[in-house]
Amino acid sequence: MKINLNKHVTIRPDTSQRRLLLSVMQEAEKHLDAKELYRRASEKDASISLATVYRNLHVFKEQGLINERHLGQARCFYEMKRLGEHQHLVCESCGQVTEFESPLLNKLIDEVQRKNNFFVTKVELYLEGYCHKCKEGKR
Amino acid sequence: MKINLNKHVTIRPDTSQRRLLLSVMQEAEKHLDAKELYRRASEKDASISLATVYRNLHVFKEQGLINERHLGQARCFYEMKRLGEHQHLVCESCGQVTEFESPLLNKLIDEVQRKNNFFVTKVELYLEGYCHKCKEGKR
DNA sequence: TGTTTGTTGAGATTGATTTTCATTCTCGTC
DNA sequence: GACGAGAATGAAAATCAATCTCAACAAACA
Repeated sequence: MKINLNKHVTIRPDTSQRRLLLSVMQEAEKHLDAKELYRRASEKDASISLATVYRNLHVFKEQGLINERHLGQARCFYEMKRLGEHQHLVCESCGQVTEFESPLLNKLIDEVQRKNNFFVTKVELYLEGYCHKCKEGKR
Repeated sequence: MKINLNKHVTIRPDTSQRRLLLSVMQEAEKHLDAKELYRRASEKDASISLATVYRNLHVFKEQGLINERHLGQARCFYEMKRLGEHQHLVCESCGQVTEFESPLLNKLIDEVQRKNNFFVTKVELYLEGYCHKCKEGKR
């Protein structure tokens, strides 16, 4: 038995915990941290262990199913890989996270790859500042 | 007594630990993490404490003397602020860290600020992949 | 000099993540 | 359907970076 994801990816061995974790990740409207993933998975299978969550996050990451992001905090956030790559904009004040994308980023990466003779496999652009609401409060 | 840095910045209160930590940071050829800073500072003052290192990293950061970076790891790295802002390119295979800068990044940030009505105060672009040496070994 | 305020070292604490270990499960082969 | 090797699991302990507590001490300033 295999689990199919996007008609392309299979996870092996297939275990009920993996299936559960992936389905929680897929239902999630945004990135989760390990603890939140654990909390949501526990609702459906109370016996799942936090260690299993961490172990499988590594597995999924290695398989390229999910992205790991560092959003300012020490802890990591995870999200299913989607078609359009996106980056994050985090408000220092209210913590709101906005996603954005820009074709300029690809141009930039092309340039960097050429200039440095480097092959880029992972991109993380993290912008922090003040969202339009919090901008008003300030200065 | 004040400590002068770049003829502009002063740290107050001025303590021997702060002076030591800043001088280690300035002598460092590249970013350090808290532990490495602690190790180097300990060589000159064996009694300095790790808590002091962390406390002062926060102080220096608040004063705008240093930058805090997340280089793929959970832990943070710190470096003195320099004139040209730069970003990092990290080789997955050998761990080598290369700095780069690109005017495209500023263009991108302008665009993001405009489109999202956001005020950006901190930029961190992190690229991971394979350097020219390790690229050969692979595929 | 005396007082107030901020800083320090040492060690305990936190919170996230990883590892260990005994047990259980998956899955290709019989 | 049973078998067995190797992989995955839960629970608890261990690790690791970072933070906090607190008594002792140093800096700033009157």
